[in-house]
Amino acid sequence: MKHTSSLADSRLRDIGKRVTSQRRIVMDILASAEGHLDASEIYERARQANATLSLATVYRTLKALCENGVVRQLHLAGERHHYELDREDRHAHLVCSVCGRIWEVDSTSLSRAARAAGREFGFQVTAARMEVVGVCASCRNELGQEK
Amino acid sequence: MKHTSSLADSRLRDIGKRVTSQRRIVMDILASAEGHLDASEIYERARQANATLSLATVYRTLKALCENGVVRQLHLAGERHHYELDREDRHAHLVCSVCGRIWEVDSTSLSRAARAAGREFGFQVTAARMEVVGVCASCRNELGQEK
DNA sequence: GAGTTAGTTGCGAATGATTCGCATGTGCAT
DNA sequence: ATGCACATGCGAATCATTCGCAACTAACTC
Ligand SMILES: [Mn+2]
Ligand SMILES: [Mn+2]
Ligand SMILES: [Zn+2]
Ligand SMILES: [Zn+2]
Repeated sequence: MKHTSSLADSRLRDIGKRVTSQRRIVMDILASAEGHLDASEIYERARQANATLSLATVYRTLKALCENGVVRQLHLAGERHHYELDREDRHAHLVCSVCGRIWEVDSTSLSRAARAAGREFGFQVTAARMEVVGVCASCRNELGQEK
Repeated sequence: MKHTSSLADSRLRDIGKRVTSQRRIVMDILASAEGHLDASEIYERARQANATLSLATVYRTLKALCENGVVRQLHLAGERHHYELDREDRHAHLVCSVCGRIWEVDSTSLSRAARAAGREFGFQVTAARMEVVGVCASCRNELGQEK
């Protein structure tokens, strides 16, 4: 059973990278994730598939994929970065500042506005990120009770 | 000449922090900066005013100010964080991925959209950040010549 | 104005995420 | 099948940020 995750394979070939089992594993994890994993979460899951896959390889893979537009690095909050496949749909992230959970919202209009803003500065927009921070409904409830 | 930067002083009192010369220095730097300094840039400038002010104090001051909404921490790109006074005007940041320079664009409409998106999730929006990444006009010119 | 004390600072050590160096392993073009 | 540039694993190195603790000091009290 030569697990030929053709999705990952072709993406790797497209960007001129060799197809290795490690890269396949990392990409499959990103593809099947609900989204927004950080490096060590990816690492943990990856080890279930290959117990010797190293953290350095996770980072190297993520970097290569980011540099080639396959993956997006998110700077949501805190120290560690999160990663997601660069899907085509524009979306912003809602970050709950209490529990840290993350929601995605469509943002076609936001990115349209971003592009317009960029044009005004002679800026060639390649990416528009938006992070909305707040308190989610359930955390607001709990906070209310404590008080 | 007791340099009584009343602006910084009252802000500090408002948030229940003691007024120290170190905090005044850091806040004055942020106030007079064109914007978006990282911790070590603040540190360097601070040392011109007080040669023994420590980097730890810079970080501690920034953290206290962030926690009290006086300063905003930006996650623009790369490893280090940038800081700016939490001015009232909503603005997004245009980050040139080549030279790293940063422009600010007004974003009232963006933040209105953010708030709407949040409402849809029962989210109480406390902050909306947007980062637009691209290539600035001058970098685009230089890239063109190299090729 | 001196006394008291909790909040601050400086300094160096500790952390924790991310990156490197290098010896070993392996895709893949021929 | 062979060769070699590219990848990986492992541990050490970086680098931003945080801590621990002893020495200060702002601000409150008399
Ligand atoms: Mn960040
Ligand atoms: Mn700004
Ligand atoms: Zn929450
Ligand atoms: Zn530029």
